[in-house]
Amino acid sequence: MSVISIQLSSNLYCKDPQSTELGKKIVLYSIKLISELGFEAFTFKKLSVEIESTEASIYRYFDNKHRLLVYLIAWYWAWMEYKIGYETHHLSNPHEKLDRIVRLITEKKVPYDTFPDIDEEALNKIVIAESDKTYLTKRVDKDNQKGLFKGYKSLCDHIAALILTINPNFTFAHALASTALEASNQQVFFAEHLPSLTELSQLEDPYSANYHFVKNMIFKTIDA
Amino acid sequence: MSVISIQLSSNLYCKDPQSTELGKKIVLYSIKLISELGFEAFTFKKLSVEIESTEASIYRYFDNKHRLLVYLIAWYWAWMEYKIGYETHHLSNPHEKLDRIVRLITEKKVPYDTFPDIDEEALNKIVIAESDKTYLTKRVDKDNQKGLFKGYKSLCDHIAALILTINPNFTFAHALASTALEASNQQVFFAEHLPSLTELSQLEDPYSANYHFVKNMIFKTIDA
DNA sequence: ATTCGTTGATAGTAATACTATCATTTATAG
DNA sequence: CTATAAATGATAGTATTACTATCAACGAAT
Repeated sequence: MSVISIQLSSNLYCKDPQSTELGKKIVLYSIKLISELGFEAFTFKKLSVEIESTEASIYRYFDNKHRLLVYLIAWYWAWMEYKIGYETHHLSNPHEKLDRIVRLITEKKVPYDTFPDIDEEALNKIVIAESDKTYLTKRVDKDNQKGLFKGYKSLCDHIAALILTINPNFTFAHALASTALEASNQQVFFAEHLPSLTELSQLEDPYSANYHFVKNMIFKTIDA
Repeated sequence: MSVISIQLSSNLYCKDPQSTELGKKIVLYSIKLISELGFEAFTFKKLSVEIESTEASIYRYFDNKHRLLVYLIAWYWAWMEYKIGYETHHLSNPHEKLDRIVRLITEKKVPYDTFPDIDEEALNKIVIAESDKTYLTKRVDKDNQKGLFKGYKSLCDHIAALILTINPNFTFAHALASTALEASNQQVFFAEHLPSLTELSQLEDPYSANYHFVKNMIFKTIDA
């Protein structure tokens, strides 16, 4: 039983999957299936077989599989914001804060006891391989208006604000923040599948290398 | 009639679309349709109606729509390599070369007379919104083995080599190159659809702002 | 005049992405 | 403990997608 839970905007679902057993099962097994099959090959039919339910029941929670993906990604970023708050609130130095955030974002995600319903490692795999697909669609403007990307944008804001504390004259705080967030995930994907696009795979610990790469890029760029 | 043409690996198609009229029409109108409808809503059926041909005929050129997308993106990067070679070969200073490359990659693409069959502006829109989907699939390793991403990797290599000429001690030349390439396109997408993730949309000329952002990020990061 | 390569026409299939309806089970409140 | 509502299951059906297969027609080269 988890003491805390990640509360998400009701626009992210039809019926709150955290409110019922079936809902939790949908989330749990969709993470498993999407990380195994990839988003394209994932279907509500396959999920319904896996959880021994029906397509119709799943549609009561999510309009379609794209919405389910958006929900999972939103959950991930809300979780990251929570972790970041928890692990940086005691730090007063913005430089240190930013450093810690970069570490949290780039570090390898291991199963976490706080949320027994969520396999954080599999979810991180989904974020790495599928999260760009949440906004790379023709619906992006509508989805954005509904606030479906609020979590990601707020994290980006958070980082941009820190950047501006460190160097108030830096013009591209948000651009750099979003670039760093995207790169953190992209580089892990490249290291595994397109290794000639990155040095990460050649280095002892790719996750630590990623941390150093992103940290170095941010701090050098803002001239801190 | 174009004097030059972009030659692409035969693994990118079943039958070379540049070898016939129908093939050229497929490429021409797929660029139009994908940029209008987005890749998900694009189908060979719709394309066959548009070009007054049949699905079966299109399948003779490309195994499926994913392969067609990979072909278009490969064409784009081959075209960029060509432009970069053309516009930098006379420069001897690596610093200047890299600067020019960043400008070429970030500048607004306008219809170009060299390739009457290609709407470079629409193709650039596709690159911005869809190119990540070429590799964010479960087939990525197979596709990579077939050399389908060679063009992108070679451009990344090219940039990384320049970075290392400028600073031979920089550890993450390829990582920075791929990050810069990805960011160049991503920031344009954000500026249009998720403007709170970037400053580009607030500035006079977003393309020029993008150029300054990426250039600044690269040169500061490598400590030049 | 024949043959080859290209395209068109047509048909068909399994899977996908839903929507709708109604029965059944489960929870909850009076 | 029963009535009622909410949640789920069972079933069916549809339009579209992503193909595959076959054969005819047409034009260009030999």
